[in-house]
This record gives sequence, structure tokens and C-alpha cells, in this order.
Amino acid sequence: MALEHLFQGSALNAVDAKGRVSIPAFLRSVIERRGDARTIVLAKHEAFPCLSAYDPAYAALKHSKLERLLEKEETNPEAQLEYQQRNLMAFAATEEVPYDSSGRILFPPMMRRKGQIGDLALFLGTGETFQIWNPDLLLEDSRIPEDLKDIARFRLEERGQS
Amino acid sequence: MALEHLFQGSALNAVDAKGRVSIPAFLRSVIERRGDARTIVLAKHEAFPCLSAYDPAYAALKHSKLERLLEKEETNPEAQLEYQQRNLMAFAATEEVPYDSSGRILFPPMMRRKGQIGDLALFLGTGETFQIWNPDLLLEDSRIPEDLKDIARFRLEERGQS
DNA sequence: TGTAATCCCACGAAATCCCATTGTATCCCG
DNA sequence: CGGGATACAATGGGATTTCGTGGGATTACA
Repeated sequence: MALEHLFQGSALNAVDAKGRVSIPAFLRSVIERRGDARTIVLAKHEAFPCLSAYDPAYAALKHSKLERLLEKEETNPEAQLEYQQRNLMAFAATEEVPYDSSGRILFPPMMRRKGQIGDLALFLGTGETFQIWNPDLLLEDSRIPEDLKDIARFRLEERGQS
Repeated sequence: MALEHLFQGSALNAVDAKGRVSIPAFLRSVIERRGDARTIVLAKHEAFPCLSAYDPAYAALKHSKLERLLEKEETNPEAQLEYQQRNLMAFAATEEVPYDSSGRILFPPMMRRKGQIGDLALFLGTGETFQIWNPDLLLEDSRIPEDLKDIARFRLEERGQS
């Protein structure tokens, strides 16, 4: 599990009336260096009220990891059920969306609701994956370090002036 | 067993009066990337009250996997029996159906009964295969993670409002 | 010859493409 | 070093295509 290209940096982009968002160019370049897809995978984050996003290559990696776990414990019926559940969450509870030539995706309504994304989307690189936040929810969350909130405030300010 | 194209995402489609269902386009595209068939294989799921579905290329893969398992334990008579049983399930208890130019299959009545599918079919990608559920049965099943039920509820809602 | 499967066309909604505009960062040359 | 030109990113809006769906017509089969 060593992906050499890592997601980093932050950006605040608008969601337009049609539900479209630009994926920041610096994140797209990582996706395209990892594989040749022009596609991102969206999932609800397990811990935070935001979305988790990554490229298809990372999703495949996650899958093969699950497969290997199963083969080890093939005899155990409890392990079978847990495998089924994980697989459902990893694939049925995610959506793969392509971005167009201008780097935009159409935000799937279900994910938009799950991530509680309004008309602003805050992108945060976190290494192997990146997160998409409603900036207001990030500022409200007590688990988020103050320094990170400062970044969110800065991005909001930047936009408020324009 | 490394398939690069994986089934992912969810959709809720109608079964019409003639018993026809659209296979979601995002699942069809995976089928057609894996092989050049415009066909799906249906089977009763081993654990859940739903149907399991995949492409013919995957069926072949599954078969060779069983074969390899058998060769490993050729001396064990119990393994022989189990092999026969699994092979029967994998091939006799399945149906292969083509989809037409608009992406619809005619639901085979037996499979429809086995999967207890009414006039709504919930499609769930699970990586190597996908599942077809009666959405009500999924909501009733205690083994299904709550987050996944949320997705089913969202899909139902989406449809109810239109 | 009747029943069921397949084909064909049609429609509305939604997704996708394409082009235009703006603002910002970068480059180049005086 | 400065200032204009250039390239790219993000965004808006209109045009086009695709998708899911219904219904009728045609074909296959028993």
C-alpha cells in the first residue's frame, strides 16, 4: 500500500445550480499520475460528517486487501458475513463519477446529501485520499484542529471578497 | 483473480408489466469492458434473500477457481462431493440472459421468484459481482449495515417524489 | 393460432458536451 | 525590475446526447 503520489493542499470551490463542482487541478494531477483514469470515487467518511474521495486505483487496492483477508479465514462463517458487509459498504455505498474536460463532476445527489454539501465544497488533501467538506460543518466540529479551521476561514474570506 | 473493472454504485429501477428491467448503464459498462458480451448471469445469493449477478467472463473465472480447489484436495472424498454440489449451484442454478439495445433484460420468472423481486429492483455493486434486491427485503434484513439501508431509503425517496 | 418474447419507436428528465467569460498565476522581453 | 502578454483554472449558460421507461408492432414458438 505505497502510493507514491499523495493528495495534499486545500481549495474551496462552488457547486453550481446544476450540481457541478470543479475538482481542484492539483488533486486531478495526482489522480492522473496514479492511474490513467479521469474519475473519482466518492464515499461517506466513517468518522467525520464529510465525504471521502479517491481514485479508482486506490479502490481496487482496497478490494484486493479485503479478498486476501477472506481467503485466510475461508472456513469461518462469521468472517464470511463480515466480508459481505464490508464489500457492500466499499462498493454499493460508493459512487464513481468521471470528470469532464474542464475538470468538473456532477455531484451525485445522494452523496451531496450524505456529505451535507451546500453550494460550497472544501477540498482537503489527506495523503492517500482527500476529503470534501461543507466548510460550515468543519468549523463547527470540535475534533478539528484550530489551525485547520484557520485554513477554512481563510478560504472563505478569500471568496467572500470576490 | 484480479479483475480490473469492478461493479460499484447503486440504483433503483422499475420492473414493468412485461417483466422488463433496465440494467443500470454504469453496471453495463463494466460488463462490456470485462468482455464483449451483452449478457448477465443470474443466481440466487448464497447468504442473502436477493440475487447475485455477473458477466459470463466472471462465471468462467469462478469455474476455474473451483477446479483448482478440487485438484488441491483430490484425495479427500468429502471435497469431491462438495465440489459437485458447488458446481451444480454455479451452473445449473443460474440463468444467463441477454440485454437488448436499450439495456433491458426480461426477468426470468424463476429468478424473479427466487429473489422475491416485485416491481422495484435495487441494484448494488459489490466489486466482482453485483446484487439485485427487493428493496423492502433489504430494509428488513438485520445483517445489512444501517448506512446501506440509508442508501436504499434514499433511492426509494428519490423515486417516490417524482 | 394464441401466447410470449423480441423489436421498434417515442417521450421526458437528466447527464454530458461545448463554448464563452472571468480572474489569477506565469512567462517573457524590454 | 516592471508591465504587458499568455496560459490555465474555475465557472456560467445553452445545446446535445444518453438513460430509463412505456407502449405498440412484429416475430418465434408451441
